[in-house]
Amino acid sequence: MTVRTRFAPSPTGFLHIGGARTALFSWAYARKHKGQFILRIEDTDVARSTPEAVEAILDGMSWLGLDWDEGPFYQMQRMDRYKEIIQKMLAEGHAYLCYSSKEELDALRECQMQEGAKPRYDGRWRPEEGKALPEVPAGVQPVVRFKNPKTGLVEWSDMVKGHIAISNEELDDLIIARGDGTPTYNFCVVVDDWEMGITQVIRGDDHVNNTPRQINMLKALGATIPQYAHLSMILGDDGQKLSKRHGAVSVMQYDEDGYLPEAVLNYLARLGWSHGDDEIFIMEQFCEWFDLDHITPSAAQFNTEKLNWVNAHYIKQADLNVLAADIQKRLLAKGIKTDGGPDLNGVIALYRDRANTLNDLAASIEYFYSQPALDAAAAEKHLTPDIMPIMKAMLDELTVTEWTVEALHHVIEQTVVKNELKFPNVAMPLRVMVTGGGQSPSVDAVMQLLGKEETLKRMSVFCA
RNA sequence: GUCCCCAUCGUCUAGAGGCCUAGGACACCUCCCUUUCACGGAGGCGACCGGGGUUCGAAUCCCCGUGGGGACGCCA
Repeated sequence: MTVRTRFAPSPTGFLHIGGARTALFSWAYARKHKGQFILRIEDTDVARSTPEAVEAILDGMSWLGLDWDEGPFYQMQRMDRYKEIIQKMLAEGHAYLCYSSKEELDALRECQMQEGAKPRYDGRWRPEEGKALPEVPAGVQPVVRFKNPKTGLVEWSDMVKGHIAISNEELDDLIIARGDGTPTYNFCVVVDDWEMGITQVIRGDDHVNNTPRQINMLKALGATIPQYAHLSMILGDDGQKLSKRHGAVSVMQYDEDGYLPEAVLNYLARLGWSHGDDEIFIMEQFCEWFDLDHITPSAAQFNTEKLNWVNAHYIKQADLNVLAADIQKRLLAKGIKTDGGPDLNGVIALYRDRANTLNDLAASIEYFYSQPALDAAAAEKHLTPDIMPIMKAMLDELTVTEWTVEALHHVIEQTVVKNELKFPNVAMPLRVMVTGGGQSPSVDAVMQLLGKEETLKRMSVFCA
């Protein structure tokens, strides 16, 4: 049987890191098994779903490069089908109408909580042999409830967590259609996973408790039960649960912060999944290696420092032209034009090894395209009165020097020798004059890229 | 409260009874490289939650405890 997996987000917000990993694993599983990956938008919560959120999720998916074979399907567009099946379940006695009001149910829940019992529907409208149902109240739109088996065990072998068994006595009769007739999540999922032929349901850990109910409904419908794989959650950098209020950010934020999608993907892949000691792998390799057997059942804490390391790795590997286009865009956003300035590819080639993020990289080369700010501490330390005459002499020399790294290096070296100094005694003041600070790659390489005119101009300011 | 799940270095993890004096990666520390800062290279620090079993032998299997998380919606 061909593998068919799905990613089924609800459009109530952006695609965050947890959702992205779920999508990645579902996608990879389908790719690995040469199956299909389906995107389904679960938008049955009309009050909270927005078209902007759908957009945001689609943007996130495409930034990561997670492509789908079918969809996106929208559950709101499948209403007629759900209602049809609800009618069928009603007719077959798998579901029934319930006229209990929300207030009534709230009171019931509260009462049960106080008694220390698990809050659940007590089945007051559940038709039973020889049982008298309450009188139907006037003007109440009934909900439809699924008639869950009262006894027995629901069990499945979770592909991540292993064997799980839950007693039907723990389950109540859940609502499958609201008072206004719209179906609810647990029901739509069941119908869709069934009719879309999903073979492996790979989803978040928070759905474990829904699984036995869904299996029961699947059984009532005579559907085949898919395999389930429940992924544990991702905790924030501080070990706390991620929520809209705390730490959960859109994957697009990582783009903005200067992370490469391949780095985010690689990092996410290693969060909860492993392949021996391997840390770095491109997606093609990941799809080949990926399997559900090596997923950890326990929660994982997000670690930005490791993401930085992975990102730095991909910055070192990236195609120079692609990198340059990205950096150009980032600098332009800060009002800095690179056109007509020093060779951007050359500058990036010299600086890429020292950056964790694209934003770091962009910031580190700003001074090639705009006037650097002077680091006062560095200036005080290196631009000492006794070195200034020497620097001035070197400036004169540089005016007639061929502008190659080798020639520049030679001039610095000669200055060092002539004055009986050490290399840093000359290189550091020079570095401060040219870059404004005390840290940069080899100063001769920097000068070469910066260009003769601009270099001499910057030195002159100090050697006047 | 009830049910479900989880538990190896600070973090991500390897580990399917002997290969484990527990391996790798990030971070941290030291040294080397060096034109400063990085990069890179070489070392180092650092963990099987506790208690009982099972077994010749347990990080690995079982039980209990403890700790963490999740779920208990006319949300998904």
